[in-house]
Amino acid sequence: MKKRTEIAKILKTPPLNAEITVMGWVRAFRSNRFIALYDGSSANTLQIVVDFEQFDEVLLKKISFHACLSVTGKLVESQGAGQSVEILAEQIEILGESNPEVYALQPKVQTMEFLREKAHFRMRTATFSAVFRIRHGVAYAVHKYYNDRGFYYLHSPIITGSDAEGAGEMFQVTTLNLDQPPRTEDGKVDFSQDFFEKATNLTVSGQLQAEIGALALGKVYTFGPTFRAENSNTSRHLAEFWMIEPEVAFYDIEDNMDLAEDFVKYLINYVLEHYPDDVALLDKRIQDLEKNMKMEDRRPMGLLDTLRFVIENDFERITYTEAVELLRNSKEFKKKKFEFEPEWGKDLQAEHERWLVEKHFKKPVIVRNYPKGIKAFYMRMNDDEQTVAAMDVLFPGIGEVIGGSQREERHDRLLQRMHEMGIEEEELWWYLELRKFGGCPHAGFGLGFERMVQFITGMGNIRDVIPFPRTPGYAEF
RNA sequence: GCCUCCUUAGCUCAGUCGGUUAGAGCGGCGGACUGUUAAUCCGUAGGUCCUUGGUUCGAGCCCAAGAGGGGGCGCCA
Repeated sequence: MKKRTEIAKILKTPPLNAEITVMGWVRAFRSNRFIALYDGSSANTLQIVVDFEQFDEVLLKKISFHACLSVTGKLVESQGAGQSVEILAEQIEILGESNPEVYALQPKVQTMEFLREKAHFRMRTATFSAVFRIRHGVAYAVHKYYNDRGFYYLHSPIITGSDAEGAGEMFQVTTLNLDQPPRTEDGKVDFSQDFFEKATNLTVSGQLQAEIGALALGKVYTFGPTFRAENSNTSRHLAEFWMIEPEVAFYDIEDNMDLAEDFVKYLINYVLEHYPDDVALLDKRIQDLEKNMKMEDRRPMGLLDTLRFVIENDFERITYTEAVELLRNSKEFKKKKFEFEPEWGKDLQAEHERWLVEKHFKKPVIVRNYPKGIKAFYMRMNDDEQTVAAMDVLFPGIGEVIGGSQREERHDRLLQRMHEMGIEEEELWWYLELRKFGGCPHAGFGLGFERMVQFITGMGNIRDVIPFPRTPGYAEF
């Protein structure tokens, strides 16, 4: 294959007057003379200038939307206003035709819903290519952040033998014949004949295994796919999503909050620093979209301003009890604007979280010390015996981005909570033994990777920040 | 799982009170155009009005069921 130069490289340090080859897909062919070529390396296209008298008419006809080309020519300073450099085409080869009469995409604005059904083509569009470049950037930044701070990347299992991880409905994993599964004497499915000789599921969280790592390596994080068989139909939920779960020995809930805030700000900052063109493109996309919207439906700030604002300001930190008081003293509550009454002991509703984040504080909020009754068994009991050392990081637009806690390290207290919540000891014998032998205070949290990407890209639906979304009733591609 | 809205040309949508031949913009196609930037200009084709059943002299429009999609809620990340 001929050596090609990537567009990102050309734009960064233009090899002026050199003869180079570029390969990519056609975004536009204007005025019978100008091709906007895109190759994935950059949010920007490279302009190819064609003298149509030098090329065969049949070849020129094939330069259609999203056709794949190889172009060789001299790189020169552009005479036009929209770009700094351009290639004067000397050779054009059609690597892949794209018949516009039958091709699914069109050179025009198309809806996210439509493009979602064309997931095999949507990455070629300006918006989705920007989203997926940024998605990569965030993933890389996750590893860089933890590596630079002495954390170890721990691979938690995808197939799990315990169904007590407590984070939601699970997908079953089996090699048994579902038409005629073997039965035990009392008529139940006999999982002892299954591949693992027991019932297994896809993981809903790597946290419990991460705790094993933390109590040996000190600072670890997991970053892997997570599966929840919840019938959740929202723009913030996926059945298959990626989660980052740091777990740290000798951390309490305060340290945990500090880590969460610093981590999230780092990710945003990394993207702003390394993907400014993509962020600018997405920022402009939202502005264009909102031009036709009523003022009250528009975002209070543009994407870029929102991201900068989050980095530059401290997150608000309040307790659950304070949150409930604020909500009950709000004029919205007094005017009965809330559908649900904010009441101590009940979980905060989405409308309550939105009020705190978007109306009251107007910035990310960390709520901590929730009532024990609404949180998981492993969260550490506070001295008041009523609340646990849990924390949620709430973001504008998407709500909960992070959920975490200081873990209950006291064996007797953990056992007691497990009994209260009906969790079998045998199921988590190893988790209990961690508390018996060399246990210590520790804490961690889970960050929803797609929710983070959603926030950074400003995409409205989580299905548009993962290449191939899995949701109830949908597993295409 | 619950609530709600939507489904008309390739895409985005309009379609009045139930009435003759269902419209627009964009996209496509044909042509023009050698400095365009969502290019522009002229011309042109393109319809299972989501499906099934019903009401009616007559249904894109009314009713019922189903399918697909969006938004909201719950569950959470």
